[in-house]
Amino acid sequence: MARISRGRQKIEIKKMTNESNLHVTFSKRRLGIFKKASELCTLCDVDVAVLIFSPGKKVFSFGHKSVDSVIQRFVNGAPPISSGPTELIQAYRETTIRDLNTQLMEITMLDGVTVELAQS
Amino acid sequence: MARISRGRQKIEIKKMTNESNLHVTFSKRRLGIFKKASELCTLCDVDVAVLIFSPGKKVFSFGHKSVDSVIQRFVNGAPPISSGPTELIQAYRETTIRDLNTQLMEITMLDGVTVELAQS
DNA sequence: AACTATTTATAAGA
DNA sequence: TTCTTATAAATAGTT
Repeated sequence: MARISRGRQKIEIKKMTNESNLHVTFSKRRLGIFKKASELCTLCDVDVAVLIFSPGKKVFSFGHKSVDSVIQRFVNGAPPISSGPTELIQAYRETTIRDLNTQLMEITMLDGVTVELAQS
Repeated sequence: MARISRGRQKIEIKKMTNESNLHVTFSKRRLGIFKKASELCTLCDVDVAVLIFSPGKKVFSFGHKSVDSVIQRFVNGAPPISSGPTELIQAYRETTIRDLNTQLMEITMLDGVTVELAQS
């Protein structure tokens, strides 16, 4: 019988114009990246944070241990020179992932932002 | 003639014990994730930040536009409740990716931290 | 959401 | 570490 599917086709890496396809691709690839990040965390015992802002400005994040702690270390590794580094880093440290989750959840309730947090 | 290679073999997703293999895998997969992130950015016109802390505590980051601006939006989307949110966010906003790059570069000089920043 | 053909990523090996 | 090869995994197009 005839081919059931042409299967995966090569695509050019440039902005997709078809909105419908774009959304499907976004969902699939977002999941793919989170999976890869998760695997890297486990295989190599490292911390990884992935932050993705979707076309609809929704936040999707994946974080090993916590997105917050990874961001903290990024900030700690590069303290701002001019804008009160100690205060900023200290204040930021006080924001735990639990707080972030709670706050993000609240925001979700308020204006339709969707959040995904994964621990691996 | 005999098989030249057994090719890719399936592996279990758990911490790798062979340090040498771990480093090779880390390098390959880090690049893979950055590529995927880059493609997602382009295909779907979204902002993505990937922060990876290697076993040696080196920071590798990929950021579309700038890691900083993405982190900013993450922070903005979830303002700390208790620790002076306005000040924190304002201070953080003032830290541009250029500053971060400069500072990270300085740190690199100081203690051997390696940084990779990619713009897509 | 599930399927399948194909492309892409990558574990081993050189 | 860089290249190759065989195979596993991801995913574009379809249903």
